[in-house]
Amino acid sequence: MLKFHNTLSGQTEEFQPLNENDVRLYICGPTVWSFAHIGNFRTFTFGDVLRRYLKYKGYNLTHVMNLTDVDDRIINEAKKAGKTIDEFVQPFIEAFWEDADALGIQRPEIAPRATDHIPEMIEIIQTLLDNNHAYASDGSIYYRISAFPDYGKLSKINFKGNISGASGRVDTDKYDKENAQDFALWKFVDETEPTGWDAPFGRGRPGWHIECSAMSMKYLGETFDIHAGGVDLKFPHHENEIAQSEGATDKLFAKYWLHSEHLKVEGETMSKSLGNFYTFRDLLEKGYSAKAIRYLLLSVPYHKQLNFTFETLNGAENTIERLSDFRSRLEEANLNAGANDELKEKTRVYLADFEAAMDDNLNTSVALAALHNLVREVNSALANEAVLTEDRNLILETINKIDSVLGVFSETQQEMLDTEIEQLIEERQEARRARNFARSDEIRDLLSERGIVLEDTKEGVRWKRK
RNA sequence: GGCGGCGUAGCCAAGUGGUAAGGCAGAGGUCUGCAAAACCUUUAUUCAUCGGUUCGAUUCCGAUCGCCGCCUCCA
Repeated sequence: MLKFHNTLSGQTEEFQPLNENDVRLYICGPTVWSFAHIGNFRTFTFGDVLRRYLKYKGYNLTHVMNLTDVDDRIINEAKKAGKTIDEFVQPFIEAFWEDADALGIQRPEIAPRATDHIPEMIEIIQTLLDNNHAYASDGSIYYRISAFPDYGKLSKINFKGNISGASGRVDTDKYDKENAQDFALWKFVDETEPTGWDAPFGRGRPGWHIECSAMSMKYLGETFDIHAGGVDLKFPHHENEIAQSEGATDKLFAKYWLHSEHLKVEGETMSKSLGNFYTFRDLLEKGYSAKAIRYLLLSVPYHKQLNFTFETLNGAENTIERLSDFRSRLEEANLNAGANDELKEKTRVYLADFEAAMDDNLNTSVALAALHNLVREVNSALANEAVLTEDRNLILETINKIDSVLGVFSETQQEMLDTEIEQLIEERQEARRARNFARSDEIRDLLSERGIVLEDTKEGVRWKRK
């Protein structure tokens, strides 16, 4: 039974889709103004595992992830660069998908861009104006929080008595708003500014929150199953989405809200000023693999803070190598025909462990432990020649099932070696048979220089790339 | 000022009212001509500290110390 911790209720609840076997999922995507960092990718990797596990469970999934391609930062940066929004944003969109692909993050069914949905936003804003949930002030349109009594139901923020003590964080003087918490739906834009759209209520550009209301409801309907994103979006972004959407439709917006926690780097908040800020691309440049980064991001359940350290990342490199070595060794092994019932049964148990862990609010730590337990069990059996042909099929099938969710195995090495290298390996074997160890060691070193590691096993030589 | 989370072996960490998953590193072993690689075994009488509840607490309650986050743009 799949359970999620639902921020909306504050409880861990059994997951029950609104509509039988269909699941509609919305995840807040990136703001494409620069390269995404590893913290962003913790959230997107969580979203990917959520997506993959829902599919694993057999649900018919529609997953929408937006791209925010208009906000203050983008407008300013584009202006500075002398580019249109489109020109400025395009390379970062491409980079984002490239990074996501490398991390094994599956593409959502629909990935809409905010600037393609301005009419939908205008429509919602007009509805909110018509039903008194919004008002115009100084050309801009604001949401009237006092018209939405449920405001705060997601973040559970008590607005009485906390802001005033927040030491000047909110400047209560400069507003043209009825209430300090009212937020902009539409920001007035002068004719001289290039980035603006005409609306019945004046030329302007959308506020940050309205885009997600518009795109989620357009593709998923007024009420959908799951809305996910990073914790920092809980307030105000998600709270405001609820206010806008439910204010406009008078229907429940999303049934389940899932929030992923942030990561820390070496125990500290990741920030540019601390010098511990890394984009995904920074880590690739340092020589780390995307698989290891994915593994590390999955090693802690999404709802807990993860401490990202380079010691652990190095460890993750070793771990994923062990996993992939394991699979290719199992694929290649010469096995006796038959089945080992005990091993079969254990394999089933480990798969059940995996599913139970994932059912439990996507506990990827425990899910990975189940995988490792299976690997160790099979390795031992392999050493004792206790794995038989029929077991292999079941085990590989199980591994592939698990990996369809976790995505931590590397592709099986299919490449063929140069004939020159093959000949060298063969020559070394002959030298060893002739006990000419000087020559065989020479060849070993030569291959090592070329990045080939040899493994002398009982069954013969295996090789792999360093 | 208001609110939430965390503190478990060298590192990353899971977890539960009944005596500590998993990974990495370390140690030992198997294999090997020697290595390497690979594999196996092993590593916390103890879960920040101090009290309390309980037959029993790492797990519940209270206090203390430390860390992180939200209340503002932010994955």
